[in-house]
Amino acid sequence: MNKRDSISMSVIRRLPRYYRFLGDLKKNGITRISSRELSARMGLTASQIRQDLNCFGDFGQQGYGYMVEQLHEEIGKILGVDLKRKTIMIGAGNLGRAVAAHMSFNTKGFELIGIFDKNPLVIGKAVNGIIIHDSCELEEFCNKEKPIAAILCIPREATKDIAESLISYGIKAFWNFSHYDLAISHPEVTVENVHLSDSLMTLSYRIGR
Amino acid sequence: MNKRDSISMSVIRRLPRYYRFLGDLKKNGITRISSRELSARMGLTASQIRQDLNCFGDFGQQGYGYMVEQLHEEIGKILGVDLKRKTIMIGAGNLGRAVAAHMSFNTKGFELIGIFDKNPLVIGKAVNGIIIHDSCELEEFCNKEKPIAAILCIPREATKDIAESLISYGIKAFWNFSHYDLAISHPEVTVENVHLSDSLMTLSYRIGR
DNA sequence: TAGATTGTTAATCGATTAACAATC
DNA sequence: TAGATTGTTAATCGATTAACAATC
Repeated sequence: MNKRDSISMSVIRRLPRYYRFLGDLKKNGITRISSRELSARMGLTASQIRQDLNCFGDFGQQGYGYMVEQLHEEIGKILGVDLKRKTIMIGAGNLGRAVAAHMSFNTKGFELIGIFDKNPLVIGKAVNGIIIHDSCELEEFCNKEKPIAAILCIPREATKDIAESLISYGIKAFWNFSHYDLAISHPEVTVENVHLSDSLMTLSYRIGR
Repeated sequence: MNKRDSISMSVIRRLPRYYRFLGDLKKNGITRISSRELSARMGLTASQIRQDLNCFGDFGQQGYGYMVEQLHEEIGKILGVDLKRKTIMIGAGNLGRAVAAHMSFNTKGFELIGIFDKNPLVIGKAVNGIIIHDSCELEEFCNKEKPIAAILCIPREATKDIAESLISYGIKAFWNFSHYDLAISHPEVTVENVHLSDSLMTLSYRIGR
C-alpha cells in the first residue's frame, strides 16, 4: 500500500488548516515555530501536530522547530494546490454562480474552464470571465478539453444521473453541493460532498430548543 | 451533566443524514424499517444506527424495527427543525446572496429576517423577499428584533470584530462562511464553521498529483 | 410459540495524548 | 556543552463493531 493511502481522513482534513495558519504566520513575518507554539495558536496538542506532520516526512529540526515558509510550501505541495486541474461546473443557479465567482480555484489546485446550465436565461453569460454553456454541449466540451474535476451545483434529483454521465466523459473527481450523498462505486473517482443543509441542522441541534 | 451535552460530535453530525434518509423513505411510502435495512442504504453498520438512536431514546420496537414517519419526526424535533429562530445575515456579496436565496431556512430551524451590508449598491435591494439593510442599522435592528443567530458571509479580516459586536447585541449562534476559524471564548455561543476552501483542498489532496 | 430485531453490554479498533530517547 | 524540541514509541481515550439477552 502506498504511504499516502494509509493517511487517515482525520489527518487529511486538518491539512488545509495547517496550511492556512502557516500562511498567516508567514504573512506576519514569523520565520520559525515550534509545535508547542503552533498548537497554542490552533487549539490542538503539540503531539498531534508532530504526529500529523510526520505522516508526510521529517519537516522539523530537533531542538529548533519548523521553518514556517518551508513547511507552508511543503504542505501546499502535499495538498496539490500548485496544480491546475481542468474543472467544470454543472449548474449556474444562485449557488453555482456564487461559488464560481467567490472561490479562488487557482490557489487550490484547480482551474475552472467552463460552466454548464440548461436555463436559456443564463446561457451565454459569464461568471468571472468563465462562459456559461448549454448543457447539451457538455460531452463535446469534455472530449475536447478533457477536464478531470466537476463541481455539481444542481438539484438533488439530477445528481446521480449527471455524475454517471460525467464519469463516462472522463471526470475523476466531484465537488458536490447538491443535497444528495453522492457515493460512486468506481474506486478511481473521488467525491467530496458539501452538505450545507446538514451543517445548518447541526448548528440547530447545538443551539438547543 | 445533561444527557444532551454528552452526545459526541460524531453522532450529532450523522443526525441530519438520518433525517434526510428517513424523509426519503417516507416520501417513497415505506412505513417501517429495520436498522439492518437502513444501514445497507446509508452505508453504515446496523450497530452504529442502533447506538446512535439510543442516545436519544428507545424509538424502535424489538422484533419489528422502526416506524419511518415517527422516527423522522422525532429526529426532526431533536434537531430542532420545527423552530423558527430569528436569524440575520451579515454580508450580501455573491456568497451571502446565494445562501440567502438558496437555503430553506424555515425547514431547518431558522427564519431569516434581515440581511446587512455596507455596500450602497446592494442596500435596499431584496433577496427572497428579505431586505438588505445598511450595516449601520445593525445594532438598532438587533435591539428591536432580537435575532439569536447570525450568518457571516464577510471577508476573513472583518470576522472577529463583527462577531464580537454581534455577541454584544445578543447573538448566540454563528454560521460562519468566512475563511477564518471563528472560535468564541464565550461558552454560551455556538459556532459552526463552513470552510469551503478547506473542503476543496481536501479534494485536491485526495485526487493526488 | 417461533422468528425477528431491538437495546445494551463487551470487544475491538483507531485516533489522540503522553513520554522520552535522539539530536540539533 | 546544555537547553530545546523533534521524531517516535507506548499509553490512553473514544468511537465503532460485535454479540447476545430481552422482548415484541
